[in-house]
Amino acid sequence: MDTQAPEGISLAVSTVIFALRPHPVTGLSTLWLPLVRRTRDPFAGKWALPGGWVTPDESLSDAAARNLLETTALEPTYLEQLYAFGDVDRSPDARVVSVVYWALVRAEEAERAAEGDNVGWFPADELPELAFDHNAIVDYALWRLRTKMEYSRIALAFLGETFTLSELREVHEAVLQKPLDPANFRRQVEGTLVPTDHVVTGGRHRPPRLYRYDESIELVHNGPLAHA
Amino acid sequence: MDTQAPEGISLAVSTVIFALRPHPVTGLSTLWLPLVRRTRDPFAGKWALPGGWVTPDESLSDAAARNLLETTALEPTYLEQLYAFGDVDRSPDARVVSVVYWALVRAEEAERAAEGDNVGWFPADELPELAFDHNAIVDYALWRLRTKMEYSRIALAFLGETFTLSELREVHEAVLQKPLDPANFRRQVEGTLVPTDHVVTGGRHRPPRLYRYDESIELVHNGPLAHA
DNA sequence: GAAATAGTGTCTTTGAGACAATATATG
DNA sequence: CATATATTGTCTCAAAGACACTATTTC
Repeated sequence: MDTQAPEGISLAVSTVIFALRPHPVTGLSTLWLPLVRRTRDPFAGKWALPGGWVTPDESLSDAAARNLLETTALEPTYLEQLYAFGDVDRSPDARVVSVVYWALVRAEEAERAAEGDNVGWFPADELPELAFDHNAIVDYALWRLRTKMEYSRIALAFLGETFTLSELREVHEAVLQKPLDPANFRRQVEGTLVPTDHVVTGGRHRPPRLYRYDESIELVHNGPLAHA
Repeated sequence: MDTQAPEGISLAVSTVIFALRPHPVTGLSTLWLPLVRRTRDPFAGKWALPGGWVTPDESLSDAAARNLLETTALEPTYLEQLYAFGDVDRSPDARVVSVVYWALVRAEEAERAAEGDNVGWFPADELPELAFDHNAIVDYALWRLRTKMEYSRIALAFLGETFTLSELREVHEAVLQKPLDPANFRRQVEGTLVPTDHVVTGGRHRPPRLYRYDESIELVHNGPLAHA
């Protein structure tokens, strides 16, 4: 390995941010993500993933978190590296390697997100044609989220401090796009949660118990990579 | 996202290469990996993962494959991106982001690998202190390999065109470091393999059948990322 | 035939999933 | 009490694992 690194490659970070919102047609809870409208070429006018350059004094995950805050004003509850995309021709007239992260934000957090001319929210499965290779990147992020939902406790990142089992189940149903049996779902997750002394009254039915997540069990198992 | 990317960050690729060889003490098949001795500072004299800079005209995976061939003369049967490491202080006096790949090579291929003053093979679980954050990187690669071995057919990348079920089982045992029941193992993999008409004679026991891997089933499920 | 591994059969346990039944709130 | 969801109970099925048993080669 030579001492001199060749010039000519720019390093960027982008983030695929997921939040749950009601679908405009069906009303069911579904995955949405915020996109940023590009103001310059290439792909001026097109929607793209929020992102930016990495500065020399910040780590990759710091750069992702900073960009995310600057462009969408969002602070995610979960942030994980997705993949480094580095095909030669993925950006016209430039060589850009993008380290892409994916993030989950709570519904409340997503509410107060900046939405203006330059930021828009879209259902994750009904995206327009995006700039660069960003459609493919979102597809991969969706696959990772759905895969991980089946074997980890990542769903909790969409919820607040306490929640009912119905709320947790609805998160799973929204992400996996299929109904889950309430009885069986309960048994699968019950051991990983801590029941509180509170229930939610007000519905015209038996009030559900509130649960808290067990901090002694980590959300995801990323092996020796404890951080992000 | 600004038009100008800040300078000052170098982009490198490194690869964690795994091969199976007999353990020098126990004689059992175990994981080994080739390391390169550094000839310059920082960490001159230390062992490090093979790697180098990414040039503007090659993709990340191309860069990984090229570097691997140049430094160790190896051509892997499997190559997958592991993670992008980008902490600010991971390289002294420089800012280097490394996109790390991991690779599997067959025993025969590993045989003819360059081994000299600058390349050495080590048992994966008994490494010396490496340059940079490479010990942590190897730990993560080992975790990924072992995790993936349990739910994919990645073990086949260690073997040739045809193989016996014992050979396949030995690969699993070597990587997972635990004995597996031959009868149960057979049932788990049988459906994903194609039996040939040949058996291996010569041992002082019933000759085992040779199998071929079923090309219609992909080695690993990486979702929308078909390539590497 | 003895030894050694290949390969088959079977039993137990575990977890997922389908679905019935009971519990407890509101209106 | 009707309704709606919460919660519990039970049955079936499939996969994993332990382990006994049979098969076929070489020496």
